[in-house]
Amino acid sequence: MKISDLIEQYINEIFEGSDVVELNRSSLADMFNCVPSQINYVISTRFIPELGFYVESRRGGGGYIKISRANSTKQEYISSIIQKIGSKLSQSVIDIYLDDFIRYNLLDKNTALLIKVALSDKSLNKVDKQKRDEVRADMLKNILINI
Amino acid sequence: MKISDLIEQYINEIFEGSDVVELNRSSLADMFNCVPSQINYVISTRFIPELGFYVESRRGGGGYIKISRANSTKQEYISSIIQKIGSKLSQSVIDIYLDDFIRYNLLDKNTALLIKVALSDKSLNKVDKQKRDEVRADMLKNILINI
DNA sequence: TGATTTTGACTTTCTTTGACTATTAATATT
DNA sequence: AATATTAATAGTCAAAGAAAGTCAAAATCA
Repeated sequence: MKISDLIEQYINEIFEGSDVVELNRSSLADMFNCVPSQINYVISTRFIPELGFYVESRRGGGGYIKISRANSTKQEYISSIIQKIGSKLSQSVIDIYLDDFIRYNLLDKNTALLIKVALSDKSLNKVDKQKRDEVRADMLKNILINI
Repeated sequence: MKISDLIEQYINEIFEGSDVVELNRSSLADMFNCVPSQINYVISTRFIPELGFYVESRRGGGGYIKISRANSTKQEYISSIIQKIGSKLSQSVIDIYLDDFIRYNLLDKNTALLIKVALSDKSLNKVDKQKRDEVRADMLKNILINI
């Protein structure tokens, strides 16, 4: 098995326990007896946004590479909601969804409030009234996909 | 965790109680087993004016470093941005703003991403193209007001 | 042969350290 | 009382150290 696959496998094993993995690039490279840049290669080819991964890093002393992934149960829940959302969403229905999201820990309160504000009539003032609910539906779906 | 982070954390803990922190540089350095100038490093990289901190100091016997946080500054920063935002905002200009917000710790990356998605052309698909930039401006202002 | 993987030299960013400088307060001297 | 000296602080700046990023050449695989 090639080394990139082994590294990928190793990272995925750490993911078993949580949705965040923090790596030290050079130790990992040592561990697999490869050059550090191979870690970048693995990350950039396997832990990509399209697969629900998000990567942050920092250089310098105490540097790190942090990979987060969209939790899979969350992922399922999100897709089910996206299915349910039709082509229109009123402000009040959105509020109900948002409360649910908070209850299920999909969002924290601040984020929920932010979405509420973003999708409010006030924000959508310039949009024709008849179209607002459609825009809201599109926006919420898009947001959910990217959470 | 690296030493600068520990020092930052310690100072932030003192801030829990009040809006002013008075430090003795060398004792702090002793406490964290580092050279005194590291305290300056921490202050100059983390307790910066952009984030609403104001630093005073005095040398000589009984010298000190005093950090105050201006609660209003973040708010002032937000208001100044709201002023600056005109009636239209393109997707690309929004990206610049969001980067600034992340840099100034006004938003974390996920929240910024969420806003980006919410205000994207994809979300605003049903809105007339000519109107999208206006809607974006309204939305961002509303979001900022409610942060 | 074309795509993927491996390697490594070079770059960039952030942190730590320490030598040297500047300022202030306290104390001693005139 | 005014002035000089000493001690106690803090500030500055650049070098060294500790990561991670980039990019393209070389190697390997299908």
